[in-house]
Parts: sequence; C-alpha cells; structure tokens
Amino acid sequence: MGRGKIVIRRIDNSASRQVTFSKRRNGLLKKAKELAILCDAEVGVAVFSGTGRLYDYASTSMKSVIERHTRAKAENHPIVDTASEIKSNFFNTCRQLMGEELFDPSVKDLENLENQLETRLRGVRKTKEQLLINEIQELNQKGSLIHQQNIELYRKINIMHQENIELHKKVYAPTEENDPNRNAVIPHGFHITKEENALIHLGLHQQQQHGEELKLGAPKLG
Amino acid sequence: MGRGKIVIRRIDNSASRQVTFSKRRNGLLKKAKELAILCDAEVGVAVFSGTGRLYDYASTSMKSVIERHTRAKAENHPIVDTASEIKSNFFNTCRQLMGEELFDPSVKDLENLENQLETRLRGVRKTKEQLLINEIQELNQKGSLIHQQNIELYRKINIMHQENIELHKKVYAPTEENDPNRNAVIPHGFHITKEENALIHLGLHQQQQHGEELKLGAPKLG
DNA sequence: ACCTATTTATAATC
DNA sequence: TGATTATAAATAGGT
Repeated sequence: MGRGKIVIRRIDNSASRQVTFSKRRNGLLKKAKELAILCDAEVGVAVFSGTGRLYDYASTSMKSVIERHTRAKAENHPIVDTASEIKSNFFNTCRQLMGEELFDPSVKDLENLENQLETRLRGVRKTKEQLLINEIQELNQKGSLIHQQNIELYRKINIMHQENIELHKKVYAPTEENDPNRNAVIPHGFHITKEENALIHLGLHQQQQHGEELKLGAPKLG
Repeated sequence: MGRGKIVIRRIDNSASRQVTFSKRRNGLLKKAKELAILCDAEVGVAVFSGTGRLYDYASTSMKSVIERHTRAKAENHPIVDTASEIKSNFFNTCRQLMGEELFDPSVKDLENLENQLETRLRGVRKTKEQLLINEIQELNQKGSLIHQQNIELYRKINIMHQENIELHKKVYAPTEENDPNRNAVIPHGFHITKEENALIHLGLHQQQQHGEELKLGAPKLG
C-alpha cells in the first residue's frame, strides 16, 4: 500500500528497513489496539527490532496475556512431539538441504520439507517447460505444413514431367526431318532434360530426409 | 478502510463484532508476519477472542518471544543473538523453504541455505531448458531446410512451366490444320493446361504462406 | 518527518 | 461463511 508494490522479503537496505520497521511497527500496534477495542478481545504484541529494542502492547497486561497464552497452549497441546524435538528435526532437515550431512533422515518433518520443496520446484519448471513445449509444437505444425506442400509439389512436378516427355515425343519424334524450326528448338529441349534430372535427384534426396530425419510428430519432451 | 468510516469503539452487535474480529485478526497476524519478514524483527502476537479462543503468531517461537520479552523488561540491555534464537532462525528458515511465510531471514546461515537451494534449482532448470531449446533449434534448422527446398522446387517448376509452354506452341500452333494425329493428342494438351493452372495457383498460395506464417527464424525463447 | 500515488485492508452488502 | 466492491487506511518511494 504505497507508491509501488513490494514483495514480502527482508529489506536489504538497512536504512529502508529501519524506516519501514518504524512505520509498520506503529501500524501493527495501532491495529492491535483497534482489534482489542472493537472486538472486545485480549491482545498482546511484542516486537523486537533488528537492533534488539523492544516495542510491545497489551490490551490488558503482558503478564495476563502470557499467562493466558501458556494456559491455552497447555490445553491444546497435550503431548506428542516436544517443541524442541520438532525444532531439532527441522534443523537437521535444513542441514541436509544445505548439502551437509544428514543427522536423522527418518524424521517425518524432513520428508515433508523435501516433498514441499520438490513440489515448488516442479511448479516453476512446469510453467517454463510448457512455454517451450508450446513453441516446439508450433514449429512442428509449421514443419508438417511445409512438408505437405513439398510433397504436393513433387506430385505436380512428376505430372509435368510426364507431360513434358509426351510433348518431347510429339515435337521431336514424329517430325524429325520436317520441321524447319527444329534447330532453334533443340537448345530448349536440351536444357529441359538437364533440369529434369536435377529435379529427380533433388526429389529423391529430400524424400529420404523426410522419411528418416523429419518425422515431424510431437517430439518426446521428457 | 471499508465502505464506511467507523469509530474505534466496541462493536455492540455481537455478530458484527465476530465478523470484524475474524477479519481484523487475520489482518493483524498478516501484518505481524510482514513486519517480521520485511524488517528482520522478532515478533509475537497473541489474541484471545471474546469467547476465549486463542490465535497467535510468533516469527520465531512464542517461547523465544516471551523469554526475550521477559529479559528485556527485567534488564535494560537487549540480548542480540542467543543460541536458541539462532536455532529459532533456522527453524523459521525451514518453514520458509517449506512454503510458509518467512519469519526471520537475517541469519547468515539462512541466506546461505536459500542461495544453495536456488543454485540447485537453477541447475536442474537449466539442464532441462537446454534440452528443449536444442530441440527447438533443431526443428528450426530442419524447417529452414525444407523451406529452402520448397523455394528450389518452385523455381524448377517455373522453368518447366516455361518449357511446357514453349513445347505447346511448337506442337499445336504451327501445324494446327496439318497434323492428322491432332485429335488423338488434344486430350493430353487439355490435361496439361489444367495442371498448369493448378500449379500456378498452388504456388501463389504457398508463397503467401511462406512469407507470412513461416518465418522460421530462431524463436525468442525467454 | 512529510507528501501522495498506490496498494491493502476492510465495512457494508449480498 | 464466503464472495464482492466501494472506500478508508496504510504505506512505498520521494523530498
């Protein structure tokens, strides 16, 4: 709620951190008071600055809040896991995650921690991967399209080639001696023949590629 | 901060009071967390509803907060970092890594932990991304290749097309009335003409596609 | 510490 | 209880 949005993460700049601390500490204590008054609640707040200074508020008294809190906790938390045990487990988990030796890998909290971290990682990965996969699919589609067009062109060429041959026969075979324009035409015919060979060769070469390298189905993306 | 302004005074209506309590309690706890995270502060909040139910939050642990509070009240010089606090900080780090809020990121070990985890995550991501990027590049190369082949084919077809026209002229124009085989040949000529038209149409159609859709340059991969 | 453009929190309402 | 929304508050970034 300010000039710009901020991410809730430790403010690196010490001065800014101190300023923000001052502002927000006041805000927090104000809110605590308002809550206590508006809703008839008992509220206690304690804040220690980075430098260790204490700022606190209690709607009744801190003593009362602490005692009541202790009682409430005792009722809710019969036994099971000592707080210190859990702490210890977490501590070990952290060390493991930091690449150090694992002290006690059997702890459930450790496994939870690992799983949750993996889940997060997966989420990030998924998003980015999806973008890349989409891109690949688009390229595949375009590739298939051009490939189809290529095939179509080969077909057409073959047809034209046949026609060409027919025409050649018509032009040169039946009227070999009769046509006075024959000599003027020969270079054309010669030229065409060379082009045909080139085309056929090119076609074979490409079709091999199509069959072997260009299987343009969706690639296996892990 | 709502539809209307209110005065900070006990809310008489019980239902409204309860609703407001719920909202503002959440707000207070959220603010407490943010303060702890943003400003590297140790924060503890305890709230008892009118019905006596406890809602609390501690950036480290309530035990730590209470102890520190007691000490701060008793003595005048605040203690900076006890062993239990460091432990607490690790505890909080773990919680953060588990996807919960960050309570006290100021401890160096905590930062190390974060950095190391990020590094790991980055490494994994990079590897997988690289694979996908390679795949995209390969597809781009193949696509360009086919595209070039396509262009080449168009060129060949145009050449053949010209040759065909020349041949047509040779066959049908000069000997229109003289050739007794003319009728037998006409079907061929007719057929050819149709193919030519089809080819020209196809060519134009595809070239448009090449120009607009099939810019097969390397895509931007984020 | 003060100033505001913005973001947040939340009062009122459904 | 949970959404929604208009509005009040809080506050981030500057001075």
